[in-house]
Parts: sequence; structure tokens; C-alpha cells
Amino acid sequence: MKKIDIFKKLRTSGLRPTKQRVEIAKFLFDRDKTFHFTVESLNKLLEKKTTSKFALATIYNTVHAFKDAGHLSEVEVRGKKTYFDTNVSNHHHFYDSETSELIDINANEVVIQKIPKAPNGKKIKNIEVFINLKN
Amino acid sequence: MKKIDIFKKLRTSGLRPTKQRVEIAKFLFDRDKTFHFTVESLNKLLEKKTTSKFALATIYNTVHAFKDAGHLSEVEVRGKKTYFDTNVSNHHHFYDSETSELIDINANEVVIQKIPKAPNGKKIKNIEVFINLKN
DNA sequence: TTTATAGTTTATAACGATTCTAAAGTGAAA
DNA sequence: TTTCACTTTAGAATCGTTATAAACTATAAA
Ligand SMILES: [Mn+2]
Ligand SMILES: [Mn+2]
Ligand SMILES: [Zn+2]
Ligand SMILES: [Zn+2]
Repeated sequence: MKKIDIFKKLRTSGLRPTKQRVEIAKFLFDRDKTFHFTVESLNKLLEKKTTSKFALATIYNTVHAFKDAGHLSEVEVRGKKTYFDTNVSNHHHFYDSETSELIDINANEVVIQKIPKAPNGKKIKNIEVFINLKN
Repeated sequence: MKKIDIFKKLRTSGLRPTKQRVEIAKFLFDRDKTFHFTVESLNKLLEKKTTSKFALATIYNTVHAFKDAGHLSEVEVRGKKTYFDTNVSNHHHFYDSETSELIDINANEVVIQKIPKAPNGKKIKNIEVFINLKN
């Protein structure tokens, strides 16, 4: 992802390109593979990777702005912390509870043959498949 | 479910049949259909249904003992509250985010045709299918 | 019966993730 | 320079959950 795209992510999230926000955006979006993280893990990685300091509130605010703009998604994982995902396409996950690690599964790698009808008056918004792993 | 079964649930959870625990167990297990709840919702329903008072700690402790004994399961739902489920068999869920309501799907109502191989050295423990609903 | 004792309930404190707040900082425009 | 809207930040507040410790209860030994 090129630098211009970083600024586009920020602009389309309603965020001015401040030092902290650019660092966060670069860290999240300037990579090839999907990245799954919690606010806490992101903070630790940012501290290691950069020389800047980040208040937790800044990270929360920035991550939420990206999420609201559709540049990040949220993955539901057992436990108290919220997991975010740079992969915003429709996809599924392996979850390794030993390492608390999420692994992407492309939507086309899961084929569902049979699914019940949605309850009366309701429609299916999306289907999430979550595969728990063991050793 | 007969009264004797209530006492069996308690016994097999390592819980003596005190007034509060019997009320909780009856409320949870003396019903035909699956019941999904949070500790908060259970507390409100207990207060309505019975004349006893329940400290939150008692409900937490009792629910956790049932869960540890395998008489309740936990369902992962977006949001901060923990959802419990009287259905401990392998099954799936519809989730209606309008009403925060979970609806059971029998395991045999979902047929998965294709699934990726588990990552190196890992095995699949179980598969959870979560179907989000909209109006 | 009393007493001992193990287990239980309860109110409240502590905890941890997240959100809120208000003060200090920043930077572009006037 | 001064202004002013926006940003960062530290710390307070919130909320679900867990821990603690004191009061209570039931059973059984003395
Ligand atoms: Mn979660
Ligand atoms: Mn949850
Ligand atoms: Zn993902
Ligand atoms: Zn269920």
C-alpha cells in the first residue's frame, strides 16, 4: 500500500493526518497480509516499531474511526478484549485458543450446502464460520 | 424436567441444594426449549419469577459452576456481556441484533460441504456457524 | 440441646477493558 | 502574532465481572 493510500484512509475516515494517526495508519494498512489485533497488542507493537508515544485514547479513537469508515472490521472472539481485523471483506476464521491467534479463511474456501430459513420476517445478513483449533 | 433432575444438576456441579441454587436451577433447567441469557437478564427474570433475592455474586457463582460441569455453554456474541445457553449440544445460532436474541439451529440443519485444512500441527476442535439476521 | 464447623450468601471492593472529560498542545489561516 | 478549530493526553468514570471478607445456615458432634 502506497503512502497516498494511507492519507486516503485517513481522509475517508474524517481524520486529519497527524503524526500519531499516520503512524497508526501506516502500521495497520501498509502490509500485505491481514492483520488481527487488539488495542493493547497494537499499542505494544506501535511502541516497538516507532519512536512516538501513543495515548490509549488516541488509539481507541483512531481505530474506531477506521472501523466506522469500513477500513477495519471487528471479529468476535471469546474473551473480554475486542479484536479488530484489517480484512474487511467477507471471510471466516480459524482460532487457536492456545496462542489467541486468528487466521483468515477466504470466503470461497467454505462452502455451505444447507442452511435453515431465516425466522419469520427476518433475512440473513451474513454468515460467520468460526473454526476452533486444538493441538 | 423433574425435580430430581434439578438436584442432580446441582449435585454434579458440586453444589448443595440451597434455596437460591434450587431456584436458579429450576428456572434454567425446568423448561422445554433452549434458554439463552446473560447474568443480568437472568437476575431480572429471577426477581420477577420468584420472591427470593439473589446477590449477583451468587448468580455468577452458580452459573459458572453449571458451566464448568457442562450443564451450560457459553455463546460468543458481539458486545460486552457474556451469553449463556442451556443447550449444551453442538449447535449453531441465528442472532438478531435488533433484539439481541439468539435462536438455536440444530447441528444437522447446517451442512458444510467444504472447509480448509487446519494449519500445520493443529486439528479442528469444532465449527461454529453464526448467522446474523436483519429485518 | 448447645457447640463446632464447613459451606453459603451477601454487600462491597477490586479489577480490567473501554469510554469520557477537560486541560494542554498544535498548526494552519487570518 | 493572534486566533481558532482540532488533537492529544492523563486521568477519571463506567460497566461487566471477579475477589474478599463478614454474616448467615445447616448439619452433626459433643
Ligand atoms: Mn469478545
Ligand atoms: Mn462477547
Ligand atoms: Zn480476518
Ligand atoms: Zn443455543
